[in-house]
Amino acid sequence: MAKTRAGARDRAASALDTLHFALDRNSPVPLYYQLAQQLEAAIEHGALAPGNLLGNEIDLSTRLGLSRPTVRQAIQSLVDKGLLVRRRGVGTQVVHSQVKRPLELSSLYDDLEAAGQGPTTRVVRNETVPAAADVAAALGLAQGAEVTLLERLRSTHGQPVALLCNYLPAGLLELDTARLEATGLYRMMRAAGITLHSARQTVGARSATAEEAARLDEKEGAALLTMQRTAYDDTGRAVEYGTHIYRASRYAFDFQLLVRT
Amino acid sequence: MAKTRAGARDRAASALDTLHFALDRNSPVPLYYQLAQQLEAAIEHGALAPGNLLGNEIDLSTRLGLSRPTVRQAIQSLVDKGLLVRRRGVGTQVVHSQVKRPLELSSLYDDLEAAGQGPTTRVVRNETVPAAADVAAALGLAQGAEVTLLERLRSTHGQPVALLCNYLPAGLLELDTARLEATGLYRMMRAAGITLHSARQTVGARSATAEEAARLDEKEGAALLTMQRTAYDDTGRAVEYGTHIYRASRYAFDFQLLVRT
DNA sequence: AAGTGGTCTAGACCACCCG
DNA sequence: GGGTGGTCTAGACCACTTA
Repeated sequence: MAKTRAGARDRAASALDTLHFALDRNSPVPLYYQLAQQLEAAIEHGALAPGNLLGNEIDLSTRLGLSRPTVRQAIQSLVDKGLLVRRRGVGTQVVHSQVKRPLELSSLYDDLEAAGQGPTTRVVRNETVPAAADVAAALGLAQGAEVTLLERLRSTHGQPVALLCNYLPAGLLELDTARLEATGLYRMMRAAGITLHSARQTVGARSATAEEAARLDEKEGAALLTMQRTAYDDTGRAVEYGTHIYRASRYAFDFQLLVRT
Repeated sequence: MAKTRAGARDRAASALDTLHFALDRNSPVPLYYQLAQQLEAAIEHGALAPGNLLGNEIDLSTRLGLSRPTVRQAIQSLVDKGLLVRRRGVGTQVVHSQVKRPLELSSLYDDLEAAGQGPTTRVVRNETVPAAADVAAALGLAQGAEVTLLERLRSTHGQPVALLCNYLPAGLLELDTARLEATGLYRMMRAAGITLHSARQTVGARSATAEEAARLDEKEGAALLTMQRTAYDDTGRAVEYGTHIYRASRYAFDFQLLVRT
């Protein structure tokens, strides 16, 4: 009974039929990326509801004037983000709610996005010191080599949340204290041309020592979250090592993970 | 000065030249996947050392008798895994050590791989109960709906490490206690045809209550790691909610993350 | 049997990096 | 300017799901 425009095959209606996408072939932005962004936006604001089928890739590609591989590339990027699910013989569906907005790995995300309105960061120490054994091992340097020591106190709403202690190979980066407090460490590294590639983190817990308690406004023996991280750039060079402590009463790591199949 | 076989262009030697790959076109395993596996193995055992260039994709594809997109698909999968880095105008390199063996997100990994030699798991409770408010909210059920409550004590070397408390929608799965102890929860879910898609985790810390301390062989007030997780299948349905506590003195979450560019 | 995604091919042109 | 990866096309056949 469905009325379809001439030449269109009779098929189940797809929510995509009513959407139109604006693809600019003169843009430097790749076509697959333009499509992916617009699909993501449509999912984001509900034009494509959870469970909706996207309609088959062939139709979609002819309607958009793209080749199928290009459309597939766009869809695949959203599958990788966890927004879509493909089933052979069935179709491609918008994933059922919940998952959206895959909060990035916190802590790193936190650092990357620092300098938002909420949290403020005060640089307590910013100096060059010889590397202790653990620092040297983590950064792949000789013991005693010069490293930049960075100690920062992060607060929200005027209350301390975390004490961040970072080590970087000396000379890797110009670490201006004022810019650090305004911009965040990772953004400065990115601006300096360092492309982060991977990081390794260990999250644990222990009781606060008297000194830690005093600095974080906690009681001695209070539970603290601890995190150690070594970050590498895309050449495999260790560019940062950090040992951080968080007030467990005011902070938790919250993250989403996708199960690779 | 380099002697090359007839017809080969004169170019920088690639470590790949001396390797040969066995591709079986009759195998049900996709060609790109066969190639990816063999490349990964070569990196793994050092035939391709960190920093080595892979040589350009065109040569590689002709040498292997594959099309360039197929070779690209293989390489891309290893880039996604963090084993290779591509640079336009330069080439594709093996990432400099360190990173290898991207330990999966622990905890989930831990559960997935449970039933290894080390850890043993004892099921303490396995029964059907009405869902409390927080459990109902996490699983997307009505309050009071029937859920399966699973309580397990995990130990290594005869020492308790964690107390795991899981809730699943009733009837989702046959949860035989003996199999649970031998196989692990996630493996049983997979065997039952449930394909995990994503999970959301929160990791925090707090001090042990007297009861928790007694069950985990800790002192009251000792620091504990806490983890809550909700897992979803690929239809977006919540299939598991868990609140877990770990002895901080014997356990830490250790994971690696790749920075998406 | 029909429809879907999964894989694969053989080309093409462009943007970027380097010497 | 020469080499690299990045993008894109227009087909093809296969495997799986559903009815």
